[in-house]
Amino acid sequence: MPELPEVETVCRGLAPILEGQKLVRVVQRRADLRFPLPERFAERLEGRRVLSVSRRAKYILTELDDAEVLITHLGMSGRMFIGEAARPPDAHDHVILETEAGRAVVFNDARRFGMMDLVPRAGLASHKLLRDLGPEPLGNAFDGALLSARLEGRRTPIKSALLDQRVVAGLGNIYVSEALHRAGISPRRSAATVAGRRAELLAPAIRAVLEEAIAAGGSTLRDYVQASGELGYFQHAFRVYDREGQPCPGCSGACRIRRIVQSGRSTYYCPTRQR
DNA sequence: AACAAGACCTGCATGC
DNA sequence: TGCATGCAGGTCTTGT
Repeated sequence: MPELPEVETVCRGLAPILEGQKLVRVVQRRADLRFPLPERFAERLEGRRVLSVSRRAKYILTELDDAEVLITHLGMSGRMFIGEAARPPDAHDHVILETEAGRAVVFNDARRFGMMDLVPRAGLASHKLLRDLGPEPLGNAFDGALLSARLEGRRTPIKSALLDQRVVAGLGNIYVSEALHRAGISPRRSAATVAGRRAELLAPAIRAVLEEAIAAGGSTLRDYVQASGELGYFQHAFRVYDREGQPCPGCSGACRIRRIVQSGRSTYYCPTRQR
């Protein structure tokens, strides 16, 4: 489920709980998520102090005091909860980190498309999961020219291109539809034809959509924590996503949001506004 | 090399 | 009610 804004909000919720804290106990309740967890995973984490929690694309990077980094991806259904260490475990609670302050961070993932790895800090950027990632859409360097260069020569629809994490890192199925709607670009248009002038519209649209979503999380959730203890998810109003047949908020007329399938995934758009 | 399709896994809504 | 079907906000792997 989570895309960049949700992962960012999870990170902001995790940071005050974990940063500076020693992990006094780590419980691993499954041998594998999407991939097998590393050997002696829990033992290697126990006794480590967390230096920082940050994000790259949709990955959560938890830097530890022994020059290692815990890489976490939430997949489609991964969720983080904070609570008391004694929280009764749910069937899909897979990893529990307990801090010296008595807080527990619970990684829960019903579908187990999520992943965790524990790797040396040196060479992190060349890790298999991270090395091919494209630019951060909220980074300073991300603009129309950079996006244009990434789209150059691609024949696939712009919708599919934006889902490719090598083009831009962090977008997912919801925010791609939202950004294309905001930019007035048809999701069916070949990516190559967006390179150039249209990329100058699309890059700021991507940035705005993501920033607004993060801001919504910040204003909705106190300390980025829900009453349930879950981190980082929040109600957010989408303009087109999952709104098939409803009026387009960008048009005054009778046009309706349409749903199509591209590369096996739903796309929502306004055929009038998006060309 | 680029692209589409298949695979992974569980839960939920829908319809018969 | 039970059961089948299709769908879900991701991404790695496989095949064309």
